[in-house]
Amino acid sequence: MTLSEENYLKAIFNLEEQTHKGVPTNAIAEMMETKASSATDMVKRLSEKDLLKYKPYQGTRLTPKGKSHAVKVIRKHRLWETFLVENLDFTWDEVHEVAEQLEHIQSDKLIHQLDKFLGYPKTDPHGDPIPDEEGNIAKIEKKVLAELQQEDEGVCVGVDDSSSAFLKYLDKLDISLGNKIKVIEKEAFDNSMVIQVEENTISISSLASKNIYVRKTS
Amino acid sequence: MTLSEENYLKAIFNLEEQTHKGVPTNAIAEMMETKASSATDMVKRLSEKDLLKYKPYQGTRLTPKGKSHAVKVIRKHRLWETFLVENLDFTWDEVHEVAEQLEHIQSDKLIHQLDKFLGYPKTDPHGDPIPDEEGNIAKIEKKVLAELQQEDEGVCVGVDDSSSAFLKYLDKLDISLGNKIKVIEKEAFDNSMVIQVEENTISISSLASKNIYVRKTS
DNA sequence: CTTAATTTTTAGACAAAACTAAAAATTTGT
DNA sequence: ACAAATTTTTAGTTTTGTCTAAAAATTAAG
Repeated sequence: MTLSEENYLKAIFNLEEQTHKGVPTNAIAEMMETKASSATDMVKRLSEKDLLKYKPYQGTRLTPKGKSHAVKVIRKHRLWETFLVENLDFTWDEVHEVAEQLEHIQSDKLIHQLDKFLGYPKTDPHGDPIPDEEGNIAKIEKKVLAELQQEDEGVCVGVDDSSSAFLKYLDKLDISLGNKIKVIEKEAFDNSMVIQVEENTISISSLASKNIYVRKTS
Repeated sequence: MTLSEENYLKAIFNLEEQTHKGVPTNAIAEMMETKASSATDMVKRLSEKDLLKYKPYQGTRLTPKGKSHAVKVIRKHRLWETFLVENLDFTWDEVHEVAEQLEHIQSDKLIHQLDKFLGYPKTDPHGDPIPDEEGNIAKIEKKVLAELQQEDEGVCVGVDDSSSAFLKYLDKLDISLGNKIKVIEKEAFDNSMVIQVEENTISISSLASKNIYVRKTS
């Protein structure tokens, strides 16, 4: 399994997770930042290795074999991200590109021991679940921030509205993926909230809190 | 800098260290377990990138630029080996092939932080010095155990033959890095030795004692 | 339902890194 | 010194993964 093949597999896995439909060639090409012709070539190759099923013009779906391999790569990626943040003082926005490299290291013992070293973490620094050795991925019930009650805590795991305006607004409030969020106060009148994001205490509108996903941690 | 280029650079560096002469194409090919024609091709490419000087039939020598790059790879290799043994319970003989992969990860921050995490170790698990951030490699005055005289004492700092078979043999004798070793008796007849390793007194052959490095302490 | 727009595939090329087979240069033996 | 052995280089192919340009299939629009 080459590096490139693994990256395609991972991309296709993620796309299939989102739509639960056959993944169009164009979508793969876009995710891989390459051309559709290259994606076609790769899909053919992966198909010959029984890692996915593919019919021209009908999109592709991973076979169990392909899925299992993709999940292994994701497991490695998330364990490495955890190591980088927990032990090497990386911040959430720095880990990705290094983990993209580390996820391709081949050694079962390495990843088993790393998992042990980290204390068998359930989620990575972004709140995403870390698949176990058998490839099982825990479903994390992400909720919209608006649903949390006073005193509840969670980790920011994503946004619903991903418009530039909204993301810029979040940047300004210093809310980003992986941030710990605690509900200090909930205003019944207009559903606005006072929340604590890492160190800062801020107030956000109902509209905003409906567009932020969190994984509850307490 | 591709993975393959880095591996050639490292191989050439090691060969040049051994002989301090221009490295023949055949020697490179042998070390890389490839054919001479492939080595010629690569040497030409590295030469165009100013990483080495090369004149047909005269052997190659790394330029300062090439040497500096090779040393960085060696630094990464040895830091990772240290991490694997110290933190992930790898044994001497298991680290090499994983470190061969990890040494190619590109991230200055990663390696700086890893060094810090490990407490700025001076040597790797085989007793070889870890180059510092500027590329300086400490000279370690290590002797082969076979050179010690009766009553001499030393600390095990490495091995010459790092084959899995030899390392396993050492494990069985409970000889490992950092162990205190004292020469109890030297047999002139076959150059075998009776030595005391920490608590245990054992006998080892001439062949074995020639492959163990020690730092003399008395 | 036929034309237009879009998506996907094919065909042909290229670069990296390897190989085989053979030619050329160098070194060695007598 | 000159033939033989060795080392090194060329030349031509192969594989992986990419690209561009163009053809083919599918979908959408009037």
